[in-house]
Amino acid sequence: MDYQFKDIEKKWQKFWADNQTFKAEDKTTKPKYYVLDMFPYPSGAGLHVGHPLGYIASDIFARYKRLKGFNVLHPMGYDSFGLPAEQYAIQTGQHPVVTTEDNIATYRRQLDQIGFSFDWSREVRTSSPDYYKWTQWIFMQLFNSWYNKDADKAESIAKLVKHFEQNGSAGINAVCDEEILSFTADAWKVMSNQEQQAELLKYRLTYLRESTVNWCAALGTVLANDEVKDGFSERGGYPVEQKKMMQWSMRITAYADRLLKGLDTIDWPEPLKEMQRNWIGKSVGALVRFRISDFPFRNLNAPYDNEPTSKVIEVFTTRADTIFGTTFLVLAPEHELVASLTTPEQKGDIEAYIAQAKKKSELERMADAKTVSGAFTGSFAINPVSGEKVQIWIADYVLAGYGTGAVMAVPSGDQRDYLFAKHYNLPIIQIIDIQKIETEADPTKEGHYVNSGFINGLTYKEATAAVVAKLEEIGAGKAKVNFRMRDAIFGRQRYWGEPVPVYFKDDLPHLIEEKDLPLVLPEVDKYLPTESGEPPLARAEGWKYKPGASSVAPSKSPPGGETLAARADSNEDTAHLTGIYREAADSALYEQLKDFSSDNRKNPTEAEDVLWQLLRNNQTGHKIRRQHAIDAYIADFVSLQKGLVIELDGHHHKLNKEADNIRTEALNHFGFTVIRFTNDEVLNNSQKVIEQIKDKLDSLADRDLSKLSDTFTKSEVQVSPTGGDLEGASADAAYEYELSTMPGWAGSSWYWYRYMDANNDKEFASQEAITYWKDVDLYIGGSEHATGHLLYSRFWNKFLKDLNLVIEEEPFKKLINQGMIQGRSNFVYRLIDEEGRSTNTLISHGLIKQYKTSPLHVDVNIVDNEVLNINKFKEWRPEYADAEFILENGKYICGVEVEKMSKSKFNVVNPDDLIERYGADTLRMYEMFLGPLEQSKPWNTNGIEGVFKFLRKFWRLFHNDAWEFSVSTNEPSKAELKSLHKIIRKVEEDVERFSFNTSVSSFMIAVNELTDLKCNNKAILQDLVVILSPYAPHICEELWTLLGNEAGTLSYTAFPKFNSAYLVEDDFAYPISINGKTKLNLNMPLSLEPKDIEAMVLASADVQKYLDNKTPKKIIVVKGRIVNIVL
RNA sequence: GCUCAGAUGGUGGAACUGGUAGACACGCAGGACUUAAAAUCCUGUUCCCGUAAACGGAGUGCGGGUUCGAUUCCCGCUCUGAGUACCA
Repeated sequence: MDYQFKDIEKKWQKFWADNQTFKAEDKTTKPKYYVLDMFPYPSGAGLHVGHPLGYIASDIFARYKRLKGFNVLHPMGYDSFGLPAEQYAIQTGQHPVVTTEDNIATYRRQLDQIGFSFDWSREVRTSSPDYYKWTQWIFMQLFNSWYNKDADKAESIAKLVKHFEQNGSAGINAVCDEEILSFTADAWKVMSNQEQQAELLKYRLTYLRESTVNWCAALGTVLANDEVKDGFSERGGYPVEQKKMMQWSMRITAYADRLLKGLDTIDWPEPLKEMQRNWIGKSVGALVRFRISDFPFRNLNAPYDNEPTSKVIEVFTTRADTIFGTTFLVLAPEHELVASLTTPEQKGDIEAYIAQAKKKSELERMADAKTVSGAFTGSFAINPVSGEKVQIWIADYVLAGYGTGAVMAVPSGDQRDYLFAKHYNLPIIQIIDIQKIETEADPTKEGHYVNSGFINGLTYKEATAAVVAKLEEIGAGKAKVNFRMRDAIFGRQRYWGEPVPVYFKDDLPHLIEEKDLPLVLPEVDKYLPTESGEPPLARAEGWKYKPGASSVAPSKSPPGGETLAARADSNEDTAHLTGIYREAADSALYEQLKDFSSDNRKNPTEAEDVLWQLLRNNQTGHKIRRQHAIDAYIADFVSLQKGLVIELDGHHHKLNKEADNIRTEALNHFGFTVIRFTNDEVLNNSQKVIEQIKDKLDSLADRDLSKLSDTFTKSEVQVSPTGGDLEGASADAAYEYELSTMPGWAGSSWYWYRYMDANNDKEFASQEAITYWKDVDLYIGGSEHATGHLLYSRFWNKFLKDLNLVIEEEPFKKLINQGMIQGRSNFVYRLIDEEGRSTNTLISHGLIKQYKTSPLHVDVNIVDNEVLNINKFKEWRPEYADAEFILENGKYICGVEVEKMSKSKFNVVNPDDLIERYGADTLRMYEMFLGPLEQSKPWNTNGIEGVFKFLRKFWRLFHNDAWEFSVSTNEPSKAELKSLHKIIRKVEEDVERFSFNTSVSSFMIAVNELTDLKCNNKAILQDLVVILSPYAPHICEELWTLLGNEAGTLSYTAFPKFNSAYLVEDDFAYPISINGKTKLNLNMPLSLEPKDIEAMVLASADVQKYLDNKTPKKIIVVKGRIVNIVL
């Protein structure tokens, strides 16, 4: 029978699925090999011909490794949370679960028909609760960890607390927020729990804090830096603005150095490593402190540490050696000291400049990079080493977000400073003897210093060390390493993502209990933000956290996040609590608190109800209100006159307890005394509780409201003025969850571990599985993930390693970027008439110079080798039905251009169509044949016939002229063995270096040779089947069974062993070249030594012809390679 | 601007450590089979000169260099693609 690819491919795909042929073993003595493809997002558009490229390569490699005796893990799954399904949900109302399910089904069907050897028993989906349970779990580990710089690893937060308890903050070298407190052990112990928690949040590896984020209003969410391109969202191209919001962040900066160093240990493409290096952006330099010179009563000899921070400007520089060349300082317009530095005379200038800078969008600022602009503040600073007085300017070329937001300008060495100095007539001082600064800055590090005080005459290295030493000596600075990389924002105001396993109590985040994982994504009525701008999860009804099934929540607290816009507390004493205490006096919050209060009143707990019956109607002699809002808190019961808050607590786990303490501290701050009772105390002995309350009330003096800050009084009056007097029914109260969801990269930052043990419901993966599989040996995917997925994955991996949960420091040992497959568009050219109107006449590409035409995209599927199929073209679009053509040589030739593959350009080639016409084996081989895997190239279907012909020719080796299966069992001939072993060696070499295109060529050569030899030898052909099977598995499985082998054994048979003996030649046709130009070939035995070869060459009459009677000056003989005669 | 990658026939590409440049495939041209087309098979196909062949010359983006010999190594430049950008 002729080669019937359709039947064969269907048959074997079914066989593999039914028999789970590619299931990786868990317990085996075989060495492991882990081949992974980058996690796909199942998009609705399905695969185009570019997508499977990497999958085919990895599949060939996986199949090859199985033949080489490895236990291969080759899994596939879906990164199935993401924006497209959610956008579709917003537009159509269809639940993202449904959309995702449909898309995955399409994806799976397309993958299956290409014949991949995935182990589908390990399929994972990030959007499945079984999976994201562990994503949430890892988040919890991050929350409970801090980074110890001395140990250079993450450690448990409990260890940090212990240290604080024993030694205070001394001796802690952590990666943390800038502003941390310094305290003794005793000071720590007397801190309120709230203060302690606030402090700890500055250390946690995932933390909540107000950050400047990329806010995309059109998408209604924040975006990660790598999701923003030139001020627009990467997906959709919507404008992105900078906005301050309360956000979850990941302290990836803790790992900056390890992420950088690790790059040297892994086998990744250099450009990709380079991208990560740039992204991390390490620069080694120094922090230098300049005193502001107009500070009254200033003692310039006083230690820097005694200066108030408002009177010192810190700059970061990578060239501390150039400090004597500093002729002015420049601050970013947003710098916090700008206002206080501006003198009255300069106020107008500065304000105008700031206003103008603010107006400029990110884009304009970038486009405008060449214009020099700035403004003088009127103030001066003192150079700490030279004592020189220099002007302080602001300019938008200094970025607020990098370093300290201020620079020491050295115009002789820095081109931007140079231009600025020229423009504003500021001095330029030469500081190195060989510096040439007539027309531009000279950043040289060669030569010796001049005009530079104590470093005069030194070299770069000496000077840098001397300056840093001096700075440290006088306290004016220190060596410092700066990173460009920022902590990664970890929240999205979106529905279709992992819920963050956090609830809020008294405005502080708390982890839910581990036993409550997974925190399942709730149902919502719409996938849009609420009217008040909260994320979609705020729409989920009754979605509240109830810690512990038996315990009862004492009160409801308002949610955190951006609705409680943090404002700095103006009160000096409490400045360190900024960010924890929130002012509650604004009207938006007032409405919310009022709602919550009345909610709580209507749904009291049993204990609350009992106590209320004893407190109401002045039974204690005092008026008690219940569920009354104070600041951002809602007190269970309160006497406003006495300033007493009575709180009821359930049985809580530790975290609740801590939060309660923080709440107490906050209420104390606002002038309230707090007493607490547990629900049990109230229920078991309410009389005793009442007596204690009475005693407390009697002991307290009336509150003096005049002493309280205006803000508070106002808010107290404003919030819930009649609170507490209403009666209500009962129901259980609970806490608000975090309402943002995790970003797209959360689920993909650890997924390769899940594949190791995909169905484990006890752990994210068992230690046993992790110990065996360790890491990914080969990872194939696109370079678009360079600064996103691949950086975050390395970060989480290192974190998991620090916790001893995994073994390897780096997750992906070897990585290959497959090139992009570009589209190849075809064009027809429409004639434009005299009046400039389009006509219905089309000009062939070769003739367009003679006419005025306009190009139109035409569907590449109706063009064959640039020749337009005119009939199909007429049918393609009704408006072309009666088109006329001006042809060349009777053909209409189309124009060609390489563009992105997209529907709008009519250049999309669908793998389904090609499989229908040629089969999966042909598609697999053709995609490899196209060129080197890493190289980007336009898709062109033209060559696919050649590959199909090759497979048919291969099939024919096993069949006689009547297409009947027929092989002989004779001894193979020498020539046949030579062909076979050539291909064995070639494929081994090629696969090991991922050069799949060249091995496809070699297969063609081998089959051509064996066809010429009329080879139908079973031994030869059976080995050939094994060698080819990674590339074209279906046809090989079929032939394998026809040769009499058991079905399904091909995938695990042994790769044929190469024997060099079959390739040994007796003779070699030496190329004889004269002066390096090959002139002829001369057949000589390989056993000949160079001397004999030389003699034979000179004796040859053919060679003599070329010598022209001259005596060769020299003869070079390379045995087995070449002879070169120099005349 | 900076960083990285790349440039070989009409096209995709091959040449692994400096050793016969253009393998393999597409396309094209010619031929066989056929009433014809498709399919299949055979031959040729880097360019230039030469009517064909033998033969001769040039040739791996451009200009130099090292070498007996360079697509490969070195220096300078041009162009293309990707990433990144007032990063101090």
